[in-house]
Amino acid sequence: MQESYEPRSIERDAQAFWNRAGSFRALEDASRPKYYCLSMFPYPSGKLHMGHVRNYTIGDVLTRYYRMRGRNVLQPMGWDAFGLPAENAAMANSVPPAKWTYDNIAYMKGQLKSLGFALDWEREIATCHPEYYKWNQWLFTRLFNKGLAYKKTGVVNWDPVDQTVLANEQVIDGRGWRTGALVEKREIPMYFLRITSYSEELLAALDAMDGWPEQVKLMQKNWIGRSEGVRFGFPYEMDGGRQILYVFTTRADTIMGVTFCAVAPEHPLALRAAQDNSAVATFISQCRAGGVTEAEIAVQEKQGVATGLSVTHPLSGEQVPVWVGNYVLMGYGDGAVMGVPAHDERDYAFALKYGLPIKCVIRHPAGDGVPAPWRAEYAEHGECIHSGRYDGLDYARATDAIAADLSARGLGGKQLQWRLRDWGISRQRYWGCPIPIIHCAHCGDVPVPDAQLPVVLPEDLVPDGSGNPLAKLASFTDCACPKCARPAKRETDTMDTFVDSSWYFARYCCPDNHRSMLDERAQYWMPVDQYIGGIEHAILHLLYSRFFTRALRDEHLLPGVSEPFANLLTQGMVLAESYYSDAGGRRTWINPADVEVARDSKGRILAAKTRDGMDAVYDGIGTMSKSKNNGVDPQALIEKYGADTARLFIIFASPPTSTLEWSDEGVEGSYRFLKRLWSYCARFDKAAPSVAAGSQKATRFEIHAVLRQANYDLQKHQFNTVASAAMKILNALERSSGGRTAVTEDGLSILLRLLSPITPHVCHHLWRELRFGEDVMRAAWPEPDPDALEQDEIEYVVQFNGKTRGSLRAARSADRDALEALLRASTLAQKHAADKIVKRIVIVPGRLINVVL
RNA sequence: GCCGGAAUGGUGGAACUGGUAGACGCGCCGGACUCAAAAUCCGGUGCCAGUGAUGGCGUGAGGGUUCGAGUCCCUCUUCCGGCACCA
Repeated sequence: MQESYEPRSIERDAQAFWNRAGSFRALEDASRPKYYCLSMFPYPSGKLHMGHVRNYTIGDVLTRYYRMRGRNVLQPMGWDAFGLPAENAAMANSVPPAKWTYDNIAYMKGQLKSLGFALDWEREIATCHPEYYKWNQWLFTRLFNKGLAYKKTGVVNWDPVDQTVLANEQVIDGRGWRTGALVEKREIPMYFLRITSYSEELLAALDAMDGWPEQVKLMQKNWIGRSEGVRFGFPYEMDGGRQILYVFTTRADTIMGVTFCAVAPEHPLALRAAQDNSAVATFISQCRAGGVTEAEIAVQEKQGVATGLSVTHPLSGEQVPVWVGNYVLMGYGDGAVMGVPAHDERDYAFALKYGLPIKCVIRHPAGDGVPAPWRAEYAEHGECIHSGRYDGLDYARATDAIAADLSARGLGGKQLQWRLRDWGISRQRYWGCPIPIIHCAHCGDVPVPDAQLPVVLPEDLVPDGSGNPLAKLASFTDCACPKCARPAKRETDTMDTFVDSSWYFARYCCPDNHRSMLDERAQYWMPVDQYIGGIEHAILHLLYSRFFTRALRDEHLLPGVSEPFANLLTQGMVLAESYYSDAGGRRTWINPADVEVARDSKGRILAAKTRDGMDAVYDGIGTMSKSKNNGVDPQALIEKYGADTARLFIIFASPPTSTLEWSDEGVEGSYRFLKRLWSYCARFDKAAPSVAAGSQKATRFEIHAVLRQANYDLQKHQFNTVASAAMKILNALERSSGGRTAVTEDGLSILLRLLSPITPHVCHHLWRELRFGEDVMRAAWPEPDPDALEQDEIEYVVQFNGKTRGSLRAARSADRDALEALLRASTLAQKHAADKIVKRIVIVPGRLINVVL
């Protein structure tokens, strides 16, 4: 065989072999256990970045491993092809988003192929193809007819200069990214999907999802946010009628401590108060400034204004002033809260700021009063005090009694409350799936009939930043009402791209079916056995997909399937430093590769400059993203070292679930290993068979022990130590002076199979070259031989008072008495315990002896 | 702010259910080969003291449980992810 390792040619040859053999085509086969392995599909942003390489290598390792374990494997790939970056690129380069997207797909597909991933390309999909998004539209009309899709108003970021809606990402420090104008909140009509009708099920099912990380399930649980509490009303008179201000609380036991109520700025009562009170009107309009994200609202200073109105406490009958508070969210509960400053930190701060009374009604661990400053104990449960007939009751009994009394007055009672909100899917953007609705002046919102689907998105438009170009395109908007045939207008909003990605995993099963969304092949493959993707999708994408799978189930498209992903592996983010420059009044992000950095002795960044000497601002370390221009392109790595080295290096760098701060220092080590493997095999190929020498038993033990550990690590998905294991086996083989023996032959065959999922090209080649077989992919996965793992002697760690002082070899069969006798006779005992009293000897069988003095 | 994570040598990371901390790499130091360099190979490498055998210290910080803690418990710090229109 050839003397030197030449990745370029062997990778080309291996890929050609797989192509010819159709190695990665997946066919339904009821006789074999299936393994549907899916990595989250990429957004075609231009080039792959290291996060992609990591994600797809992890998936590829798993599929190649399970294929060798006898599973019928499906691993497809496609493109999350709609989205904002295409519109931004279109504006920057005057190219239609469609062209930009298709060009990117072509380039990135080439990159994926060059990495040798075992993908079934015949199932490729792109969400921007009408054949795909037709089914988004079709399903939407089903949900619309069922009432699971509906229209209401939602709040968006509004750029008053460009007269357009901005994504949260496009709002920087409260200003529009292009215009610099202060962003306002604005309410507009939009379509929502009723995910909340599945709240209970989405929450309850989490408990049985053993294949998901606890961490992700916990995040989803908190996100869905089921809380048991009391919803009740404060009656008031307004405009000559009796009205009720409803609030929800999980602390009904503190109801006698209410000293004010606060409503959201958008609350009807706030709007009514504003009519007569200019201070309220001014405050409400101030609240319109700023972004819409919960994070922004949560960190802003708590502010409020008195409405001058008051409501009646439902139990005490006292008058309670109503305030408008910028921290009250209209989207949660009734958009109003009761204010109990003594036992809620936020209310406490609010009351101190505005001089509202504070009334302590709970005996908490820190006493009967709530002197400033705020202490966490004030919010703890305790028995009621200063609460009239509820005095002395604990949390549960007070809540029951109060709920009962409210109920008797017809003013409320216990209620379940959810944090989860319905999913607003309307986007005022061009590059997305058109929402299939026709607005008719006579018939209202009419869903597009099946025969007219898909509503095709024209692909030749170029957005200019001033709103959706579809809205200006008469050939798109003008249509006939499907019901009454009179002239009507087509909806121009498009769908949130999360809709596209909420069911793509099912479409991979039958991408060629143009007659229905899903068919019986989805029954065969679904659910996905292993889903792999970034931890950043822990909530939204994964929750929406769980919701959609249930919606599909209930449309009889996926009978019996409720959960889309049986097992979930959340890979850690690949992080990189990011730098920007604000030169010229506009923020431009500079690729880290183009920045030169000065650091202090601890590695902290002192100054950064671009290659052409411009000052750059360090913006911390964070996820690789198109918008921050800090993606590291793997192409240079692949070209210099080959795909196998790139794959090995990213796998070896850290366990899949850890975040990884990108650095390609050390990539040489992976390349060196593959070269070393190659040259070992070349020597092995030439060596004459010989008989095993004496040391061979130890080599065999070592190799099989490493294999045992590697197989265990594979189950844990800890692939970095599997790569280590391969290195250890090669080290053992090289150390073994036995040449070509049964032991080294066995060891090498284990090594090539163990490594083949990670570096498939080189292993494919060596497997054939050394005549182990035709195709390593079809070889059986190696298992350790129990005989090889037998040991006659065990090394015991010896500790005195928990400090390790040495070790002791003992027969495998030695019992406690024998070990103690050995220990007493040892020099270790004489040295460390000579004239001391032994209080106790702790023996961990097979491992350790600890002498307590 | 709220929810979820993470922190181990100069560096990426390893350590089975609480049992020899630093596997396997990178870097660095020394050596071999070479006219020389690259590549390759061999040896060393947590920190401090000591010529040395050895001893002390050591897993973000501070407490605790235990014969024994990187691992379990409490408090804190810093960093990362998410927060519903980035994907």
